[in-house]
Order: sequence, then C-alpha cells, then structure tokens
Amino acid sequence: MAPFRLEIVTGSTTPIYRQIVEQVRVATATGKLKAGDGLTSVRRLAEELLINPNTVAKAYGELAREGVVESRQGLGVFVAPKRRVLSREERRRRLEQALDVLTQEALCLDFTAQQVRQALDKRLRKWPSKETA
Amino acid sequence: MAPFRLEIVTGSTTPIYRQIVEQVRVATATGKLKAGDGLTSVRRLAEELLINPNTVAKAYGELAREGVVESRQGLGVFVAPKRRVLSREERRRRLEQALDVLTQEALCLDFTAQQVRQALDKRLRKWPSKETA
Amino acid sequence: MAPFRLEIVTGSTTPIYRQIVEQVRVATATGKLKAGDGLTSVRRLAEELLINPNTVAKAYGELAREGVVESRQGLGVFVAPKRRVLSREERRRRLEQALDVLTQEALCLDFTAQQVRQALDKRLRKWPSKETA
Amino acid sequence: MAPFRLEIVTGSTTPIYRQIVEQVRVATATGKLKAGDGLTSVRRLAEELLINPNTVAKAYGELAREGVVESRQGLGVFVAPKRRVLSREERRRRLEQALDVLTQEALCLDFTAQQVRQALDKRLRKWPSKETA
DNA sequence: GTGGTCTAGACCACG
DNA sequence: GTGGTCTAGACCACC
Repeated sequence: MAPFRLEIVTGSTTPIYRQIVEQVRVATATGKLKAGDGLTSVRRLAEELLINPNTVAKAYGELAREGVVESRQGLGVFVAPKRRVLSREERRRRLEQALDVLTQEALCLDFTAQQVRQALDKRLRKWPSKETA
Repeated sequence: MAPFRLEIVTGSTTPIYRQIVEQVRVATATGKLKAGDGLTSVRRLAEELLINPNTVAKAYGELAREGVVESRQGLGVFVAPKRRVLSREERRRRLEQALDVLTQEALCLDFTAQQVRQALDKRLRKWPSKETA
Repeated sequence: MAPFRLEIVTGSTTPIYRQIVEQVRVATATGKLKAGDGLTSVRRLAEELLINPNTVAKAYGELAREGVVESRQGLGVFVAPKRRVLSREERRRRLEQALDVLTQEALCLDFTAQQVRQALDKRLRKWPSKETA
Repeated sequence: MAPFRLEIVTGSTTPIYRQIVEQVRVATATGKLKAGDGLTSVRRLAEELLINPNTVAKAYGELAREGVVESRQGLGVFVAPKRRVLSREERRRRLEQALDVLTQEALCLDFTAQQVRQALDKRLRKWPSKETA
C-alpha cells in the first residue's frame, strides 16, 4: 500500500521530520518514487511510524516548499515533476559543505587522500545512471 | 602564543563548541598540533573568538573526554599523546557512513558522478601532507 | 528595540506565519533589514503579536530554510548575507505565477492593458534603487 | 457543446473550485462567454476534468452567488447579464492591491523594474481584445 | 477522507 | 536567555 517503506530511528541526533524529508528526497532522486506517485497520507504515516501527525506534516510541508512534492487539497501529497529549484551557486555551496564534512571526518580517521578517493569511486560506480534530464 | 588559528563560522548549523572540537581534532590529525603542545587558554580563546568562555570550556571538556587533549591542573590544556582508539572496522564503517551523507546530498542536488569526483579531488589536492603516524 | 514593526492581521486568509515570512522578506529586500541585523526573538515576538511562539518559530524556520535569515544557537535569528538561492528558471516561474494573478484580476475588473501598464509603471518608479549587486 | 475549455492545474495552491470560478469569470470578462451562454453541466464538466462533481457544484454555486451566472431550474446554468457591481474606487483599490502582491514578489525575487515591465508587457500583448463593455 | 494552521505545553541543546 | 523538536488536540478548507 505504502509506496515504499520509510524507516525512522527515534533517539537519533537527526530529528524525525528530517529523516522523513531526506528519505523521500533520496527516493525521488533515485527514482524509487516517480512524479505523480502518492505519498502515504499524513495520518496514516503517523500511525505507522508511531509519531505525531504534526511531525509528518512538517516533513511533507518542507518537501512541498522545496518543490519535491506537491499537495493537492483533499487528495493527498504527490511527487512533483522534477525541476531545478536551486541556483548553480547554491547547489555548489551545498556540495562544498557536504565535502567539508566528509574530508574532515576522513582526516580525523587518519585515512589517506588515496583511500578516500578510492572509497568514493566505489560508491560512484553504483551511482544510478541518469535516465532523463 | 596560539598554536594555530581557529575560525568559527557564524550561521552554521554546527554549534560553535562543535566547530572548536572538530578543528582541534583535525589539527591533531594533520600534525599542526603535536602531542604535548599547549592549547590557548579558555579565557584567551573566548576573547579572541568573541564567544562565551563556557562554550570554549565545553569544547575542551569534550576533547578531554575523547582523549584528544588532557588538562593539567593549573598549567592548561595540552594535546595528548596520539593513540588509535578505533578498530580498523570501526574506522571503515565511519568513512562509509560519511560517504553515504555526501553521495546522498550530491544525488539530491543532481550532480553527476564526475562532478562529485572532481570536487573531491580538488579538496584532496589541498590535503595536508601527513608528517607522521 | 524591535528592528521594525511587524503587523499581522488575524482572520485573514493568509495565515499568520506567512504574513510574518513575507514581511520579513520584503524588509530584507528593501533594505529595512540588513545582513547581520537581529530579529525580535521568537518568544518576544509571540508576546507582542499575541500569538503562539510555535507560529513565530514556524515563520522563522521557513525564512532560515530559504536562506533569508540564519539562526545562531542560543543567540537568536539574524538576517543572512544576501545570496541567490533560486535558479533562473524557478525565479521566472514564480514571477510568471505572480503575473497570472495580477492580469487575471485586472481582466475581471475590466481594466484595459494600457491602464494596467500605467499603474505598474507608477509603482516601479518608486522601486528601491538597487544599491549593491 | 462546451463553450470553452477549462483547464485545471494540479499541484497549484489554488484549489480546484477556485480555478473554475476564476476561469469562468475571466471568460465572461473577455467576452468568450456572453450573457445567456450556457455552461457545461456539473456532471459533464466533472467527467471532463476528472474531478468530483461536488467541486464543480461548489464553483458554480459561488459564481451564482457573485451574480456572474444564474441557474435556471432544470435547464442548466447560464451566464448572467453583465452588471458592474463595483465602484470606480473599489476597482482601483483592488488593482492596487494586486499590484502590491506582484511588485512585492518581484522585489523579493530580485528582478529589476525593467524585467518586470517587460514580463508584463509580454502578457498584455496576448491580452484578449475587448469586444464590448 | 485529505492537508493546513494554530494553540498549549513540554523537553532539549546552545551560549 | 536563545532556537529546535515533538506531542496532543483543536478547527478549518477541500474533495
């Protein structure tokens, strides 16, 4: 029934609503969720995950504001057609930020540049092949 | 006097005390700070960075708890002798986890594998040359 | 004390938190609020406006996600340095949407194209002169 | 049979019934629909647009309340004879208000006055030539 | 049934 | 003191 299974970890440092946001975002980015697909309703998802509906609503609201999903009054929340919302600079800024985190962690863990490069390459080989625009 | 310059960035999601912790950890990992080196005192650092002394104290406390530094009563805080706390498996696990975060973000931002690889390479070229370990 | 006066209308079709968001956005766009300026704290603004702190928090949160403001842990919320977050296409999309609303309204009110053009021109003459980038 | 094509756009913030109301109003304002013209029946329109008949009924009801259309029992819904309800001042007030919304949005999106003017002009060139009134 | 908004009140992390 | 998250429960608009 549910389009895909969300898994949330309570007691994590990342808040519940963020976990939902990220999992949905990834699902749309990888194609597990496609434009037009409906998300589990706020109330149902709240029941399934044993959390408050407001928390789900907050997550869905954020996804809607980002343009990842769109809510249709009285019908539910659906995956929006893909579009580029962020500017080139903003996307770059966020990528660099993510790189900060990675390189810092790798450095503290005493990995060499070569090791990090290889580990990343391995990941990127599994990268979902872009099928569309 | 100050062994190296700490830089805190305002408006980041990472709290100030964490920024301090991480920069010190990176400095010890890269060899900018070596075992026995003294850290700037809590008060002075607070003045320099224009932040609350409590914040600095909290950061130093965390570093001490992690075993990165040790405070000698009345003398100050010093970099502890390096010791590898983590197992090979644990280090690997953490690296992979950090890669998860990066690749996920990059995917959602619609970057290509090639772009991510290049951006990382650029970072790694600036990678501080390990001096010891 | 407060950097500028917010005015909210209860019972409007536009929700309270949106009114806050828009007024702050406009204030930053017109220069009434400049980068680094602090906003009234969540609790204080809630008191002033006689609304629930959560409502203010929601508004501030949205502004933060948009990059208009940034919150500094334990200090408050501040106007962020200006940056272009949205892509060219997204900005265009939103402008066209706003034009939809205007032209439709003008049409139903039986104004001629010429009248609408003149009315807009009058507004644009008061447009704040861009001072920076 | 259908006097003109209605188009509802999904994922808009404006609810479906409002979209119908507004498109009919625009059609009467531009002369595409003239006094006495019949509207597509509730059922048929609901089928055509793949929406709930209640939604269509609600839209027609609102239009009737506004005096734009009138329903003749058993015959259907027809465009009412045109009458100017609003005073000159009221019309002006509403236009200015609509301009507020547009200019505010454009300002926040960082468009220049020139860009806004051009975008509007492009719209107005497509403006339907008034036939009567 | 659906999502959206608001209130009330709690608890936590940060400075 | 600051903001951030979560819960509980209410009311509304839309379909």
